[in-house]
Amino acid sequence: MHDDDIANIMRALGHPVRLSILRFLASQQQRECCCGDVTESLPLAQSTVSQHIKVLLDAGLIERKPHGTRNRYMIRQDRLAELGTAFGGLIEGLNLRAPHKEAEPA
Amino acid sequence: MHDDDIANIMRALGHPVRLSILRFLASQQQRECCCGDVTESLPLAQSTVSQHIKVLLDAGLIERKPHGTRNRYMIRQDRLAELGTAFGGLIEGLNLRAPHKEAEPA
DNA sequence: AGATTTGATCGGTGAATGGCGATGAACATG
DNA sequence: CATGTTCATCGCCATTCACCGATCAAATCT
Repeated sequence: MHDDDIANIMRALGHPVRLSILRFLASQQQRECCCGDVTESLPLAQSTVSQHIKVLLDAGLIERKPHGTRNRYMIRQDRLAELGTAFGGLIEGLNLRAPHKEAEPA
Repeated sequence: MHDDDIANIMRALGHPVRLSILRFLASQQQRECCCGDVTESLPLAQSTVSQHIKVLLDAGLIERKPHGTRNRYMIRQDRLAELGTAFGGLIEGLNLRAPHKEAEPA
């Protein structure tokens, strides 16, 4: 993953409402979970929620599955794992690069 | 760490320039590393870089240490570790709450 | 003291973001 | 076909962001 991608995803995660949406989806994942459900769980207008959902979609963090007149959303676990790896790599890379001592015991 | 804090840090990380700055600091950590150095490593004006640095400062990701007429910056490893933990928890929490083994109710 | 260097901050500008209500497409159902 | 649902999208507006040049305070060096 490139820095731009990481930054993109981070920005998508950089809003409390979007975190709430993800958490809500996670808690409901087994069931149907449409935009209306998410909207009900938040003090925001439907259009606003839809907009946030779009951001998460564009970041590839969730997935849309049309289902009749409503859309079912679910978290993309694969991407989440990918992100976890990338983020771990980022943190790792930000660690002290040149150990001024012996490396920590493995 | 609450969602607001996480979102805050995510937003700070949600810009490629800020990632670059962090990486640069990481690569230079043992040496002196002032705003000018960072600016030289980027195609941006000094004021812009200073702004980005401020964002990272406010997010608690870096630390400023005045040193003569210049300021030395360094990554806050403690906060980085903290963030790693919080992020891991976030990903964990976003995982399927119910095991997808087989005990999956309809 | 005067000159120089560093870098944070100010003011301004254009783009992006976050919020809303309204509209309209797509689908189900009477 | 008509009606009702769902929800993505479209203005619209206020706020924030990203960038810049200019300025100014503080520390350092003649």
